[in-house]
Amino acid sequence: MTVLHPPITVTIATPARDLPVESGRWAYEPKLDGYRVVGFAEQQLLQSRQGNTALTTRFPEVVADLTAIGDVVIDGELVAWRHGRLEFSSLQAGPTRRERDQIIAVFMAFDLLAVDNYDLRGRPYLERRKILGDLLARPLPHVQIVDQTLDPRTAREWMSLDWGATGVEGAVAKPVASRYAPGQRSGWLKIRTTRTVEAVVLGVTSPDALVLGAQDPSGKWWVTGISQPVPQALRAELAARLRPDESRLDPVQLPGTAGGLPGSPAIVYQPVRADTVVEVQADTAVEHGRFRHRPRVMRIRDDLTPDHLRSRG
DNA sequence: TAACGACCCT
DNA sequence: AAACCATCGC
DNA sequence: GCGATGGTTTAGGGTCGTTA
Repeated sequence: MTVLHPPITVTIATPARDLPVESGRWAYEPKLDGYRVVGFAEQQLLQSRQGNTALTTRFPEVVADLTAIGDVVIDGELVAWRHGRLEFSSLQAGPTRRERDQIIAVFMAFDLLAVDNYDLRGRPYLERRKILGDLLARPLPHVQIVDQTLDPRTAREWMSLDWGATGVEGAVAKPVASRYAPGQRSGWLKIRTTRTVEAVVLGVTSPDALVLGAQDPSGKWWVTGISQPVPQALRAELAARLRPDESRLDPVQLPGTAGGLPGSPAIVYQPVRADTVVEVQADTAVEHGRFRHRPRVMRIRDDLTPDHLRSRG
């Protein structure tokens, strides 16, 4: 029986802008787009970041492979393969739809927290990782090990848009000698791959975020996402530029609710004239033509109009 | 069978 | 998941 | 005065069991 039982508090990586490169101090892993999961082999449980074990019954094939490894507690990212890439939304499919749509769930392991009676969380990262590599030397269909490197040049490659298109969101840097600690205390850093994109402002939500949109070649509009709250320094400039849309003076409702929770308020925004282009910084998580994470508004592009964007594609 | 709320993930 | 805010420890 | 920490708010996407 292991010394660890759910729920345990997982390590959280702190967001950072650039890869740290002090020689010899850091190891790097690709940041995969999925669910954070801790797998308890002996107890046959999958624990989520919030501490729930409800995922266990949704991924029986992962639990079965995990059990085959032995009495281990493994931290990692649960991902879904479809059409040759990782697809976050496919993780929400149940076993039946996974079968029908040829979705393969894989638990990508990146840390070893316990083996048998030994709690390894106090051991240095590289030592835990070495034992994990030995245990997973033979890949299983539904449990595999995440790539790792000590070379920052390899980590930089993971931060390309090409990798982003396959479901790699960037890189995670981990101090080689650090112990596994709850929350942000382990010193892990996550560096997301980002790019700047232009978007048309279609509206404003009640706090301070922008509804972003684009046009297809035929001129039809769609909502590409909602931004982070607009930075203070930009608010006055934006307010002076945006004009109400006279044909739609009433608030418009978007599909869904805040937090996706039933009973939560609907997402409502005030439409504006679609004549303002902003530059936003977005990460690689794009699905169904929408930004899955809210982009950051960087500046107004006075030099561009929606027509420029449409003709440029 | 459809609608609804409870609960799950980021 | 990020931003924001209150609070705590130094 | 400042950083770490923890809770709340704002944004999405789903499955599943019960009930009407």
